[in-house]
Amino acid sequence: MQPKIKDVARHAGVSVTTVSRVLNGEKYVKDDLKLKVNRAIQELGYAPSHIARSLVRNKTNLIGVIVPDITSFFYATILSSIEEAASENDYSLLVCNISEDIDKEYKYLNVFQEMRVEGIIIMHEKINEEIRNLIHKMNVPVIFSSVKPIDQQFASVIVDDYKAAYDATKYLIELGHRDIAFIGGDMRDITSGQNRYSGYRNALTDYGVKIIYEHIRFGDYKVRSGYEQMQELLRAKRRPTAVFAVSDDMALGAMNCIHDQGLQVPADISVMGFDGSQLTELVRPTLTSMEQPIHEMGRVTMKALLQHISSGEFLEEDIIMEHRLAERQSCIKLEQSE
Amino acid sequence: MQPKIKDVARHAGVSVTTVSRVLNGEKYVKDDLKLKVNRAIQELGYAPSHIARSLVRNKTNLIGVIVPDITSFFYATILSSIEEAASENDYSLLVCNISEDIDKEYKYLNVFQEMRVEGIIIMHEKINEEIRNLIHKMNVPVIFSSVKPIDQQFASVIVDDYKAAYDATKYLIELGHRDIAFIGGDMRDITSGQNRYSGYRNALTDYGVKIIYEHIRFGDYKVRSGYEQMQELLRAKRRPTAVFAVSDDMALGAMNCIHDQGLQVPADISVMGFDGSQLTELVRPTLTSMEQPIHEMGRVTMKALLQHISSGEFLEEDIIMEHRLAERQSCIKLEQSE
DNA sequence: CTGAAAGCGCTAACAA
DNA sequence: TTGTTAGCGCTTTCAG
Repeated sequence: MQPKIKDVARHAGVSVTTVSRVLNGEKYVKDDLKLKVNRAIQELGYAPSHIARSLVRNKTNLIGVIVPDITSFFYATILSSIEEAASENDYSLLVCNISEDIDKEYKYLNVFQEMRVEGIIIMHEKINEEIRNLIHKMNVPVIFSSVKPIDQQFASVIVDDYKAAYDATKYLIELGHRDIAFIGGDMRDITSGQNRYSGYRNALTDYGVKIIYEHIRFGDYKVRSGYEQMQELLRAKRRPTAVFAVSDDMALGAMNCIHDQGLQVPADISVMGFDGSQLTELVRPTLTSMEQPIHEMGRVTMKALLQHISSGEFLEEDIIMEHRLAERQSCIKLEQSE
Repeated sequence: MQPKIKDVARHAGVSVTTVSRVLNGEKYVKDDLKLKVNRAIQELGYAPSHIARSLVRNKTNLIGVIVPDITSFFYATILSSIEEAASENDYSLLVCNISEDIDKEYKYLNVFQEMRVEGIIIMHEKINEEIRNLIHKMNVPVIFSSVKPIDQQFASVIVDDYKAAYDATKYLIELGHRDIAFIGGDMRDITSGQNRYSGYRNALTDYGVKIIYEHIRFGDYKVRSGYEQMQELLRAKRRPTAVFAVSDDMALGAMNCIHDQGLQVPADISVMGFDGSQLTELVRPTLTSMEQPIHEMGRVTMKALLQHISSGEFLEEDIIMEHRLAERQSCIKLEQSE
């Protein structure tokens, strides 16, 4: 169907080797031949087969990416940043979106192996034993982006979750809040769940604020769970004056819940998010958030992975990105009227 | 590096042909050999090279997808639906995210050709002459999803934009609104811009509502432009009582603008969106929207494309999906107090 | 039922 | 400078 190198060669009246040479920009091809070949390529609309090239070069220029949920601002943004960096380096992305379906992850890792991707980026935190084994057997550079599964020896590109949560909590304390509720993330599969929780607790402790267990709840990083956990928090005997949710999505859920209960953000309750996704600017009031540099993180991840691929040197250490508190409208100084 | 079929054959003490046979689930292989081969595959962690297979089978199981902006709920949702359908049919996706960068589209189409993708899905409306030509030369099944570029002969999966906009406008009229502003989309590159505008105008005309040109503005489907156009609308001599924006993103921008000006949605101004993205449920007030079945559209697109691929029959006609008005909080009946 | 060998489209020695 | 040829890892006749 598609023209092949042989067709081009015949059309130009040269050997396939010559065509291959001009294709690969080698010197040692006389200009007139080069011209003829290029004309033939044009006329035939020839595009070299990546398949055949990969086979002989043993190089696919393919990166496999596993995203937990492409419809979330957070992951979508990182993905687009990864794609950008990949494209600049002449790599293409094989994207797998595993919404809830952990089997799909396994299946796709197999596809990745068959496709001989040169590297894999995982943004998913749910890694089970089976998957861990497969990854190891695959013997392909792997890097995690924005997540760090527990008990696993691959590098991650992440922020210092402990410190970020600590700083966020500290900020609320400095705003005068003492009843600071916490909506955390999963404590099992992912280190950030634990680290953010520790950061929250230690900040309270360090500043002499009493920890109220009734004010501590855990969700799954998604909007709905933020909403649900907030409902619970509003049932507490003592209503919190501020809520720190460890994802912008959960923070939005919390804001919506507060709104739906007839209360005001931030007048009645301040809300702090985590991530710094687009959401923060899209909602009203705008959401104060402990931001991760998500636009950068994708690029950094890709860069580290390509580095690993070309050098062959394992990336042992995590790459820690800077977090930054972005003040917006959803958190205010606590009125002393209380 | 990776084990090859030859290694498996040696390990199992059979010929490569036999290994190939069990790999492809052919009968005519004795059970004991089959067992040996499978064991060898296990022990070596062998995965057949998709590259080599593609070369000989002349089939890649790859689909190229071009998305204008992966960080938008609308496109992300369709993409995830496409991915789902692809995965179910053992196809993988090569994803290109062209944020603003039209050259990237051209570049990626070339990559797609080199990769010998079996089909291409385009969700981008900005198709220039160069790109149109390339697509034709590539001689690969192409289908547009959710957009229909003007002057192009490929099929699209879309809603009836004219009727959808007509129905949305009619709904506002029936709510008692007479000053219904319109924030349209691009009128040049894409048919929906024009069709939605016509639908709006004709609904007004049919119901005897005067068209106020000061109340008609055009954006680019994104949040920011909705905000900006709303600012202009609020400067109009006569303030509209309702706004119909032809994307949820622009509707959100409009809502935010209204909010930031100290006005209330829907008390002061009703806002109607278009698309039915997740956004509609995430904002407060929740957004009434003329919904496209975006979860379905991806699947339908993929299905039609695979149909085209396997049958070889060109898909000539557009596939029209049902639109549906989803009533939420952002539009209310106009008080007669006016 | 099983295996030997040709060939998919390309690159890379090796010759000329 | 150019061309011949041997694979890359697999499937698929064609024989046995």
